[in-house]
Parts: sequence; C-alpha cells; structure tokens
Amino acid sequence: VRGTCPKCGKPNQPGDNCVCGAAYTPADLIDPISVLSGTKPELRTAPHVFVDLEQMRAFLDQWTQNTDVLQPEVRNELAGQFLHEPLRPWDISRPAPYFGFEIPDSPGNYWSVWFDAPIGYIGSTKQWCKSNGQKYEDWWKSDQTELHHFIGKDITYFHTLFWPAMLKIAGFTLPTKVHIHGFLTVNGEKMSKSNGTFILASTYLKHLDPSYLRYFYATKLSSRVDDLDLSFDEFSAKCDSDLVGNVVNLASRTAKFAHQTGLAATYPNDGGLFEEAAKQGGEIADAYENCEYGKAMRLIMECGNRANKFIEDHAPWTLKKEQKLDQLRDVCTIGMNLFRQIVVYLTPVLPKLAEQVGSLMNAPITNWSDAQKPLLGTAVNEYQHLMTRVSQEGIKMIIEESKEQDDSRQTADVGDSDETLKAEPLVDERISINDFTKVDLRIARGLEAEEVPEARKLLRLTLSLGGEERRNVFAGIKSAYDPKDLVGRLVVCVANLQPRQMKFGLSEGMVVAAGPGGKDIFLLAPDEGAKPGMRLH
RNA sequence: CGCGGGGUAGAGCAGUCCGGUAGCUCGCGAGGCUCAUAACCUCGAGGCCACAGGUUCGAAUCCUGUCCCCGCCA
Repeated sequence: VRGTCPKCGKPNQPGDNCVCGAAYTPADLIDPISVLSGTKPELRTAPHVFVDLEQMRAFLDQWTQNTDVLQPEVRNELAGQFLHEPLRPWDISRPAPYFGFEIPDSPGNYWSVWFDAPIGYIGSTKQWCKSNGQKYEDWWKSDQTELHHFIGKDITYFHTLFWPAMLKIAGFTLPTKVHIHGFLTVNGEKMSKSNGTFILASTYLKHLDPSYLRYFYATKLSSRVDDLDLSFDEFSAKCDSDLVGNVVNLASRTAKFAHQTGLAATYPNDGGLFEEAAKQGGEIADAYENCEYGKAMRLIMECGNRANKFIEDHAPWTLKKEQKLDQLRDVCTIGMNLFRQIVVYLTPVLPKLAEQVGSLMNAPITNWSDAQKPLLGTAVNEYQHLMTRVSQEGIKMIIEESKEQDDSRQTADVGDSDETLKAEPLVDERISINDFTKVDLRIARGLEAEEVPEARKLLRLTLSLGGEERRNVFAGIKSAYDPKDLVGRLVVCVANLQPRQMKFGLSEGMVVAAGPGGKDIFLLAPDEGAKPGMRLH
C-alpha cells in the first residue's frame, strides 16, 4: 500500500514511513492505493486474540535485564526498544485464510505463526521422547535442563520476550541462553537471486566440501550480533591458507616420512610446543563454549604456525637425506602429534577431518582430552590429501547454478530419466480437440472406499462429483492405496465412461492414475482450491 | 534529541570491560627453503586507532561533545 504521507503530504510513500522521517501505519495514509491492484484498500474489522504481555512485566524485566541469558547489546536493545514503555498487547491470532491451527475457541482465527512455531521446540522434543522411551516433561519441566536457542536477529523479540513469557506462565523450563546471530550477506550484499548469491545449501554441496564453509563461518563468528559476509575471495583465501597451507600442510610435510618410520615410543623433546598447545585447550574450549568461534580458530591457527616453524627449523627432509632415521622419526612424531592436537581442537567444526586423521594415524579422535596426550608407538598409514584448495571452478558453478534459479526464468533441470518413456512410448497418432473434449474429466471426492475381498487389484469407491451426483467406481489401485486414505481426498475421474457390469458390481467411471502398477500407482490430485465437479479442460 | 550497535594499515578483524612499547590473517616488497597442495620460514613497507576537547605521569582503551555508517521499531 502506498499513499500520501499524513505528516508532510508527500505523495506515493510506503505504508509505514515517509522520506520525511515520519512513521505511521498504512491506515494513516492519505489516499492509500494498493500497488498490486491499483484499487483503494478498504478497512475491515475482525476479532483478534491478544496476550496481555504487560502482565509479565516484572518477570521480563528481571529475566532480560538481570540475568546473562542475553547478549549485552540485545539486553540494551530490549531495554530501550520495548521495555521502556508498557508492553503492547501481542496479537496472536490471524483470520482465515491462514495456515497452521485454528484456535479452538475462536473459530475462523488461526494461531499466529510465532505463537505456535516455538511450541514446535517442545513438540519435537516430545516426538523424540516418544521414540526414545523418555518423558518430555523431564526435559521441559526440569531445572536440570540447559536450553539454548540459536537464532537470527530478525526473530529476536519472539525468543526474548514472547516465548519466555509463554514458558514462564506455563511453568516450563526457561532458556539458559538465547544466542543471536546477525544476517548473512554474500559478496557484501543481501543475497540475491539475480546475482547468483541466493545459494541453497544443496547447490553448495554439489560443488564444494562443507568443511570449507563450516570453517569460514567459524572464523567469522563471535558471541555478538554482527552480520557475517560470505565474500568468496576471502572464503577461498582463508580456507586455502589456514586449512590447506597451515593445518593440513603439517601432515603433508611429515606423514610421508612418518609412514616409513612410525611414531616414536616416547615423546621427544619439542621445546614445549605440545605442552603449550595442550595448555591452550582450556582457553579454546572456553572460546567455543562462549560462542567465540573466531577466537577459537585464531588460537588454533597459532598452534599451527608454531608447528610449521618447528618443521622448518628441524628440516625432516635433510634428516631423511642424511639417513638420520631416529631423528627423522622423532621430528615426525612431533609434527604428527602437533597436527593431531590441532585437529582435535578443530573437531567441532571439521568432524570429517577428525575422522580422516583418526584412520590416518590408527587412533580415532573421540574426546577433547585426546589433545592432552601425544599418540605414540603406532604406525602411520600412507598419506593422501586430507583437504585440497578451494576450487574456483566450484565457486563459479555454485553462482552460475544459483542464477539459474532466478524466479523470472525458471528452469528445472533435475535430470529426469527416460525410463518412463521406454516403458510406455509416446503415442504417434494425433487427435483433434474434439476427440479430447469428448472425455468428460471431473474433479471428484472420495466418499466411501473399501477393498473388494475377492479381487486381487480392486478397490470399490463412491465418488462425489458435487451436489448429489455420485459414481460407483472400481479402481485397480489396491496394491498402492489404503481405502481409508481415499476418503475425503480429491481425485480425477472420467465421468462419462460407458458404465460396465463387472463381477463385483456396476462400474460407472474411472479414476485416473499414473505409473506401471503394483506399489507404483500415483493418483492425480488437483492443486489447492479445486472443488468436486470441476471439469478438466 | 525514538532505540541499539559500530568507525583500528589496501581488505577482513583482534585489542576497549581491568589505561602502560598498536597486533593477527590476507594482500604488497625483499630474501630463504625445496619436505609439502603456487606450500612453508625470515625480514620489511604500510596506521596521528573517525574527529575535537577533558581526566591522567601515561588514552585505541576512561569521560564529554561532534561527524559518519549499519540495524531495529511487535
């Protein structure tokens, strides 16, 4: 809705604010016009259901301001933005048409998504408990439970005001912490389909290893609500230099030798490097715990720098040339252990790498404390690249492919096979439009459905074509459909088929379905909105 | 004066709570090494820490004011 600003009189302003700085509601606009239809919107009234949040004032003040469940900037924002004046009643209903659940004592109204969506957190726990022999109350009504929400900043107040108020009043476990992240931009801009930066995870996965993205995000994330930019140049540079050039390079430089020498039985003198990195374990763990992932990555990379310098200084390649095999084994034992230690620290971010290193060194990484003690006296398997540099080709493909998903020129290239055509070739003979219109195809609703016990394939259906119009139909879909799933649903039927007497009764039509048969029979169903009796054209 | 956040080398950031030689990664320049995936190591250039005042022996850090950017307003 656009219209004339009620404050300064400037025409063609949006429904909520004007370039003059005024903020208002669409109803305040002078001469409002719908930008879609060009017509004047009409004002309607409808009953809504509200939660009187202000009644939770004392709790919300205390919970948001005097605990550490929220990040400081979020706490401040709530104090200045919402809590400095009486909380407005929260409108939790939406009139039909809406999705979700109708409000039992307010027919025609549905729960607003942010009223019922968080309840899904409880619902999913309940579902999990059901299949794991537990009770959801033991989680959601327990002071033993730690409840952490990780959310984007756009849904801050749902999770910091509305949701805790709901939990509080219902006597449920309150969040231990609400961790709020900023938005993700790509190459410095809002994600956009036309720029190819609206990237689906599935598109990314087709071309690049998820390890890169996981690591990159980790280096950029802190406990603060900062936005995060996925710049592909920085992304490649970071992954190449940190993961390939620093971390994995350690194994690249020593594993080949270590494969020949094995690891020493006692840990050689490394000038305190392992010890130093082991001591940092606590600091790194704290950084993870506090969601300071960037800091954790920085600390870990420092370990890598020190280790690479150690290799440089002790030149295993020279030892190899001079056949000083004991020394070579010692240097490689150190190099591999410093490497493994780093991989342990990276496990939360790079689980796949941890797994690979586990099998490379014949000792799975299973625990944080694996970084505290060197691995000794074992063999090292033949080294293969653990990670490669980020493929620029892959990035290009991701962007290209994302562009193709642009709304304005939709294409679907999902690689459908031609098996179906081989099974049933296209018909060569052409028919006229008149031939086609002779077939009276109608939307029908299943009213009754039952198995025909004596028949191998048949179900008997009663279909409604709207009003009192009924058809008794035998359909060969017994192998694919349960009768109770057909009652109430819409199908497509041939309404003017010559009735035919069968052994089990009179069949007065046909239900159309696709597929070769057996379990693979697929009834046709219309899109939302179709009604029984509508004809197919 | 609506509210919140931010302004530190070309880029991305740390350091700011608890004042004491301005740091990391990438990029750039020079050299080294050659085990490693154009990798690694050393050295260097590059910053009046947005601006202006104040407090202090000492301020990126504390205080006040100004400018600019970003986000939010159920």
